[in-house]
Amino acid sequence: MTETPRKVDRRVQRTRTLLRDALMKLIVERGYENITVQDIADAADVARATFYLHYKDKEELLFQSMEEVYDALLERVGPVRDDYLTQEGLPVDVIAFQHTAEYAPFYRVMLSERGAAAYVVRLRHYLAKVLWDTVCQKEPHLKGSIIGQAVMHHEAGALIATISWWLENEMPFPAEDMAWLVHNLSEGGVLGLIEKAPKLPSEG
Amino acid sequence: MTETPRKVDRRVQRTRTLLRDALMKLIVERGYENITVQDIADAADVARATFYLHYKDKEELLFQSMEEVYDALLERVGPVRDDYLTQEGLPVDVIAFQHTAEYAPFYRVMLSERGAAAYVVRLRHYLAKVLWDTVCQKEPHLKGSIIGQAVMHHEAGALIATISWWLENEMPFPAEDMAWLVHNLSEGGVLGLIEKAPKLPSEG
DNA sequence: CAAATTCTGGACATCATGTACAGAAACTAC
DNA sequence: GTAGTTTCTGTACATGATGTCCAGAATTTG
Repeated sequence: MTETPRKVDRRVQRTRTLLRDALMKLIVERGYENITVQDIADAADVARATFYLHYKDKEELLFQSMEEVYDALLERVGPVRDDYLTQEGLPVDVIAFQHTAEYAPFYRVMLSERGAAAYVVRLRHYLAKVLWDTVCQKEPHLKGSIIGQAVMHHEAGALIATISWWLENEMPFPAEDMAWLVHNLSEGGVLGLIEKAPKLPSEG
Repeated sequence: MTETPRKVDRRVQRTRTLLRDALMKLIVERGYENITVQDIADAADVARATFYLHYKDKEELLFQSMEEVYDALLERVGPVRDDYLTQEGLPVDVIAFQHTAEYAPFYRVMLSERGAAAYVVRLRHYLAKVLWDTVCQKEPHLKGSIIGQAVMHHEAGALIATISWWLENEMPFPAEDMAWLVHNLSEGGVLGLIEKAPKLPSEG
C-alpha cells in the first residue's frame, strides 16, 4: 500500500511516531472528542505548526494510525487457512478478542460514548471486508452475492458489539470464551443461511 | 419518567419543538459534527441564548429527542406477546426496519461516519435492554444470566450493523426481507445457545 | 561542509462556546 | 382586561480552538 520511497527523513518518522503515540495516550486519558490539536502537540512535545505539517486534523492522524495497526496485525496473522484457522491454528475470533485485550484501554474508550463514530463505522467495514474475502476464498461461487455482504456486516457489527460489551463489563471472561460465544452465535452464517434459503422471500 | 407538572408554558413547548426539528433537519443536511449551536438556533428561528436556556449543548438536545422518539415508538407498538410478535402480529425486527425506513435520511447520517458515537452506543444499549426484557418476560429463569446480556448486545449490534448496511446500499430489499434475514441469522439466540451449552468452556 | 528539508515559536484572523443582562414579548391566573 | 410572572431576544464579552503564515533555528542527507 503505502510505498514509502524508503527516503523518509528521520525527523519526519520521529515526529509522526510521537504524534501517534500522543494521540493514543490522550484518547485513553480524556476521550477522543475532548482532545485538541494543541493537546496532541504538547503531549508529543512538538510545535503545533508541526502537526499541521503532517496531518490535516486529528481525524487524519487517527485514521492513518488505524491503518498502520490493522495492516500490521493482518501481516502478523498471515493468510487464513481453508478451515478458517490462522497459520498457528487459532480461530480468527480469538485473534480479535486477544487483540482487543492487548489494547483494552484504547478500545474501551473508542468503542464507548467517548469514542469516534467514524472509527467504529470504518472498523465494521474493515472487518466485513476481511470476513468476506476469507469466505469467498473458500467459496468462490459466493463472490457476487449481495446478501453475503449484508451477512458480513451483520457479523462484523455483532462482533464489535460483543467486544464493546466485554470491555464495558471489565472483561469477565477470557478472550477464548468470548470467541467461542461469538462463533456459536454465528453458527451457519452465510453458508448456513444460503443453504437454508438461497433467496429472500420477495425474490421468490 | 418525566413527570412534567402539566404546566409547561406554551412558549417552552414551542421552542423545544422548534429546536428539535431544526437539529434533525441539520443532521440530515450536514452531519452531526458540523452543526453549531448557532446553526440550530438560526434554523429554529430562535435566539442562541434561548437554546442555552433549555439545553446544555447539542448533545443534550439530541439525547432528549432520542428518548422522546423511542418512548413514543415503544408506546405505539405496545407490549410484545409471548410469541415475540407485536399486538398487530408483526415480528419486532420488522418494526425496527420499518421505523428505520420512516426516518431513513436521519439514520443514514447518524449511523454513518458523520453520525455521533454516543448515539450509536446508546442505541445499542437501548435495544439490548428491550430485547432482554422481552426474553426474560417469557423465560424468567434467565434473568440473572450474564451471558444472556452479552448475547443481547451481540444481537443489538448485529441489527444496527445490518440496518447501517441497508441504508448505505440504498435499501435494496424491503423491510420485511431484512427482518427475515436478521431473524434467520439469529436463529437460536440465547435460548438456542444456552440449550446447546449452558456454560462457557472455562466455566466447566 | 553545503544544500535541502524540517521544526519552531510566535502572530494573526476567524469562529464557536458559554455566560450575562436589560428590555421586549408572551403567557397565566385572576 | 389587567397584573404579575416567565420566557425570549439581542447584544456583549471572555475564552479557547482552528488553520495558516513566516523567518530563523536545527537537523539531516549527500
